Amino acid sequence: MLESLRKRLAAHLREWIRERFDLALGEIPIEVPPQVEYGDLAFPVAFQLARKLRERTGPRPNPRALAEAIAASLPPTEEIARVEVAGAGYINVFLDRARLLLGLRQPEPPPEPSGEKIIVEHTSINPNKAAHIGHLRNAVLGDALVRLLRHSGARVEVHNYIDNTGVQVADVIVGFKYLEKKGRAEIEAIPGKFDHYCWDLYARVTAWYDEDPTALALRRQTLSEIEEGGNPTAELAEYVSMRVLNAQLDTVERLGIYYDVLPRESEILHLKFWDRAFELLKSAGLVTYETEGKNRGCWVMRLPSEGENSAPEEDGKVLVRSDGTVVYTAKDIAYHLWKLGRLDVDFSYRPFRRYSNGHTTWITTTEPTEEAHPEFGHGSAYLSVIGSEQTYLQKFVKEAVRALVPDPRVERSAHIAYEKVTLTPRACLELGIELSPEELERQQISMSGRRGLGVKADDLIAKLEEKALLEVRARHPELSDAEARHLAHQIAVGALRYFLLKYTRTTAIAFDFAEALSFEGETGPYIQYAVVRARSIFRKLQEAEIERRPLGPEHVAEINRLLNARDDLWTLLYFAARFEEFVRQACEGYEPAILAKYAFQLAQRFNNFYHGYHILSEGDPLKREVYLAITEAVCERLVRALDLLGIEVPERM
RNA sequence: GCACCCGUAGCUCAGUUGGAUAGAGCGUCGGACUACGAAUCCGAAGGUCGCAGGUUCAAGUCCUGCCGGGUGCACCA
Repeated sequence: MLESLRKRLAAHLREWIRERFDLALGEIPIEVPPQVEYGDLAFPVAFQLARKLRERTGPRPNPRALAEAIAASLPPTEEIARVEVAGAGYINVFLDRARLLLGLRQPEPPPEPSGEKIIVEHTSINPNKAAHIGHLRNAVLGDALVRLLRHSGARVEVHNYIDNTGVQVADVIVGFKYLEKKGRAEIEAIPGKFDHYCWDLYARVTAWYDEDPTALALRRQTLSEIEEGGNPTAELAEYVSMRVLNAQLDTVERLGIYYDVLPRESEILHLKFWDRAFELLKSAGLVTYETEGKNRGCWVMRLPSEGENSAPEEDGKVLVRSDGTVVYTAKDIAYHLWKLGRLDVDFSYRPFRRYSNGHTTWITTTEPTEEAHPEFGHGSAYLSVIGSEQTYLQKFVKEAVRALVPDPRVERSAHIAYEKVTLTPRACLELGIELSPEELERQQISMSGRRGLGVKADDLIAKLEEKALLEVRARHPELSDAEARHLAHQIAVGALRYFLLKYTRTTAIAFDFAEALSFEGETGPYIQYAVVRARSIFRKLQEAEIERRPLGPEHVAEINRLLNARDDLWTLLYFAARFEEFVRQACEGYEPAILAKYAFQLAQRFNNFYHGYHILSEGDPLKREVYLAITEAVCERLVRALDLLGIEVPERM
């Protein structure tokens, strides 16, 4: 309801200024004043207007006088108590506190379906090793975006791109075949977490290459066997990569993350996606065949020069190597063209995993299958959650797509870049990883799958669950083992997801065990706990059979007497009411951290209220009802915010 | 060398398209459990917003230069 009020006020001001001054302002900025004394909404529009008028007519009008005139133009409505002009020309709007409280109890209207289908690609871990916390940041970020977009009314299709033909997979195969000399049957018999096994093997293979560079020949040979297909090596690679993929999906399932479809690079290759994209690029004149220079024999794409003075010597990006094979960026261009339905080829699909919640994840295949599948692709836009180190390459991909898909869908598509999770030297020591003297000097150390250097996602989740279980058992010894574990799991996921989402995307997370394992302070469990306590008030209320006195419009004057005297109650209520505003900001900026911070602050303010007011023992029925209404409004928004972050609220904590 | 990201309290980070007195968490010190759950709350100490200019009624926020850190600039992905 606040969002619609803001829209109405902004529209009114724009219209009024347009009529009065014949001036078209773009966005009307709306602020929330820093102090409750300044009101609830502030319009600094008079400053902006004064400036525009000076530009046009010369003398600068007094912003204060303009503000007075603008303020007087606002039509009176039930929701607004009064309007004041303050300072040099702020227009401050004071809301009717009781009306807002009553209005908050109405459920928000569901967003209108936009009819758009947004394709979100995230996770995309090479299927040759276990996921580490850096991969988890990607998955958790992507999943939160999916939830936010769905909340705002979009249809979302979730992709997890599987690079099953790259060198990383080849490296593990080299490890099995030549380092361990294992046959297919032995590999299949490896027990336990297969992705963890491959994690170690991958690191050993990398170390082997360093020791004996001649072993690199095995990698080349293995890679070409995999790309060729139809031989035992390719079959082994298929087995290994799919088994690792399943293990990775087990890991993210622990966090409640699912995908609609798993497009595989092998199908991009075998189903001629690239051939088709290549034709389009060639006929659009975007790629050129180099006949001399260092890229001789390659097909190269150059970014369209942005100005006439850009360097003519740009190297461009090789898309097709001189041996005719295709680089990753080229395959990505083909994939993205397919996402927008621009390639007139399609994958075949088969179900890959069916989950107990009824969800089915499909995977691409070369052979058509009988089973009917949903329509994939043909998106209205795509979002790719990919590390910011790939920004340069993603620019090439977007430019290529932009040149071949001449419609606004490309402009709404984006590379969602995020910084990596790095390890502090202390975290490395705790992991038992040996560092070189110069690494010890550094503030942060990058995780590296090649070196086997990193915190495995499963291990961190296990540690969190273990710690949460101890806390739950200490507080609720009466619970069964299954119940206690369920609660511990929800708390662990809350801690982990919040930890990964509280940082903005541009911040490199310096991973620290103590911080990641904390359940106190700015953490997921802190917010969960606030909800659990709020809910227990309502449980106690029912048990005590206290008679309720429903609030209605007839109480407006009374409620206002209370709320106008108590700014602390009002600021809590008002902050809860601003939920949709923060959701919108998080959605528009693809920045779940905005919502995470909001949820924490709301929980913090609620805890403050909780300590200052004893609700159940309040003797005045009207006051008690107001306290309960505030608690309900806060609780409901906390639950929804957590849900958008992928965090559940435990029954007890 | 060029491009992108970052530099805010001892540490880790927020700071909404430029707005009114720069905020949290952790850590430190001191307090609050015979009332709705202490995974909580209250209080204190802690800041030349990397440096220097510029634009503006208004700059942590925008522009330029410099310093410091990260990432990328492959016929890897």
